Amino acid sequence: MATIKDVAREAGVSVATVSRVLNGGHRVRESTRALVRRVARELDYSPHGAARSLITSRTHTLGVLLPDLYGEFYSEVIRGIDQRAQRDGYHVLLAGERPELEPALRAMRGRVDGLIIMWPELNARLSGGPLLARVPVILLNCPPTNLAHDTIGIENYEGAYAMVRHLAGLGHRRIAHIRGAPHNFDAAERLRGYRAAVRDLGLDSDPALEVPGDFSEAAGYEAARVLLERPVRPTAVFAANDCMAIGAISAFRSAGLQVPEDVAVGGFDDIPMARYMEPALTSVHVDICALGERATARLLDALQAPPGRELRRETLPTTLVVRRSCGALAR
Amino acid sequence: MATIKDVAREAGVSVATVSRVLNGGHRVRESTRALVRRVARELDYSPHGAARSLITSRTHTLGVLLPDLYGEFYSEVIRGIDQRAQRDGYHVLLAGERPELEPALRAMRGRVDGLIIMWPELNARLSGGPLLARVPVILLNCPPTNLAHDTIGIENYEGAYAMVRHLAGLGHRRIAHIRGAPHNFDAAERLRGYRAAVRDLGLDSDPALEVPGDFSEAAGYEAARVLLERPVRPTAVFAANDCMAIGAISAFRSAGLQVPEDVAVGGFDDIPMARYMEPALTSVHVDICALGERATARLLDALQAPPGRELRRETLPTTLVVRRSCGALAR
DNA sequence: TTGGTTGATGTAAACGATTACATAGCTCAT
DNA sequence: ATGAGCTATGTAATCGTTTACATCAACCAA
Repeated sequence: MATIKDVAREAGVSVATVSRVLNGGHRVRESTRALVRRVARELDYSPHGAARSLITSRTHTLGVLLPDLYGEFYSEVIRGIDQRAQRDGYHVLLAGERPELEPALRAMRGRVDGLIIMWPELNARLSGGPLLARVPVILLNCPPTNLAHDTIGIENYEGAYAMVRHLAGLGHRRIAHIRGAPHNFDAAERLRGYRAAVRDLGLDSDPALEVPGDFSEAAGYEAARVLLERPVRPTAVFAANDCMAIGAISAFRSAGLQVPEDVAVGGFDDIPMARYMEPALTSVHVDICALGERATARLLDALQAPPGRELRRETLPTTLVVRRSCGALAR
Repeated sequence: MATIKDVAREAGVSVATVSRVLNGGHRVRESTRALVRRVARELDYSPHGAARSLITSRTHTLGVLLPDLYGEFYSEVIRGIDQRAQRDGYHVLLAGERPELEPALRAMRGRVDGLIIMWPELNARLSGGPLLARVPVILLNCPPTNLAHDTIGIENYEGAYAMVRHLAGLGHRRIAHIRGAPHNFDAAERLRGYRAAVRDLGLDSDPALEVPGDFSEAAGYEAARVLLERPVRPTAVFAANDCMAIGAISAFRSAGLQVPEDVAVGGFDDIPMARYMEPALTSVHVDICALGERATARLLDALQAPPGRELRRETLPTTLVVRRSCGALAR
């Protein structure tokens, strides 16, 4: 592997000149510049990343820490991140499904210029200690608590509210909610939106209508079974995400109920599968790829900016996507 | 950020001793070792990755180059790779959707110890030039041509053959095939399997039964329309992947045909969505996550091994998953 | 001529680790 | 007592860059 020294020797100049040509390019004679360029190409030289980032203390790499790599949600986030990072010539160092936050961060230390972290359980208690203080960090879908970091998320509250309002508009007064994972920020916000809509619209308000879940398909199935055993059944169900909605639908179906005729169902996230199901799933659409892009843009921004800038909170809009599962559309 | 020097000064020893304690740990007095460990923890020291890899010429990072980051296939591959890499303490540097191979490789040079490349168009002509010669490389789902690299893929031929045999077993004699993208190795292999089965089983062999496609849903839709206009319609369709099968089903449906009653449909890949569709899609299952894991295991292996080892070709088995869309199962 | 200015290039000191080698103290057989 | 052999530790070179500073030639105004 050719180094800068090889290029310098071959071109008969000093390493400083080579470096100047290949970088800024200030103050070099045109003929020298051409010579160095040619030699560099001939030797197929490319600078050693580690050496460069040692001296410049810039890695040109963004760390991405996700709770999980499974499912379409994460793949879309990553796609958005990669797209945006590429545009600015940054690399993406990916880590998913780490048992703990701290060791994962520690392992990335010194290898990245900034971090995008999605860690739903993130709260003040396990904020990553002093590790996070040293590089710019963007938090994705994390509670905007007192953490000293930029935050970006989606309009969970508004989306949930819109879904419940839509179901109410179809005549439903008894709408159940299958909750997301406990201690999860998105789940809490969606629940808040559900409750607010129930209150504002004067719908049946009954603690028995809120059943716990954890975002998994199995949990959706189980929750639906619980709802079926209630003395008075809900006429509509709003699941905190699409996976649980899918589980719930299959539970209803095996209990002999028709969706949407006997019970209407709505989900959240609008994963690609939602439109291919039978019945197609009414959901709250989130542009996940854009979420990743936006987070990356913000991080790149923070890398330029002076360190003492103010915190920014941002939420991306959500839109209701009406399909057959809620009963609004004819077959 | 504390460096090794800070730790050395604080502990009253030399940097060499600190390094020895934190790495091999050979030849250090127990009391010294404890002291250094304590100081390092107090200062929240962690070694600087760039500095380390400069001297050791090891980055402990694996580069992953994918043609695209869209869809469940890639997210599963990545998951498998990350899982395996994590086990050995390796990082994953991800790049997707690069316009060209060479610049992408060049950008990664010196940042990774090895590469996992999935580049379906890869052939001798654009083999990445001398760039690939310098680090161990594992090729994923690439044609095992004369390239001097390890290869890992899936049993496309066998899977396609099994699908056609299954459809033939259900009584179909006129089975169409919607082809994958041109110049794509997987597509070519699946086509080969289809043709072999048609020949071996003595089914209707007609060039008009093979329609082009490109793995996209839209292409599947279009291909189905083409098939519908043929004077003699096929009774079954085998699409080269699930996306196209989905597109084809929706084309059949809007033409008033029932699947599987009027036409049977089979796909390839068994993406998660396949089982949730209506009708659920018969497909050829591929353990994509395992593919990623296996590729990573092989790469890590190659990093240890002496450089002059022989090339290895490997294909992971595929299994037929029978669901409703082929007509074998009752409603 | 002289000295200042300018532009092109070279010299060498970082950056933060690893590691071959040197050194110094200690034990122990002779 | 002496030196060989060991262990624990320190010294310093090294990895491949960037960059502040030094140098040096050329030019020009006084």
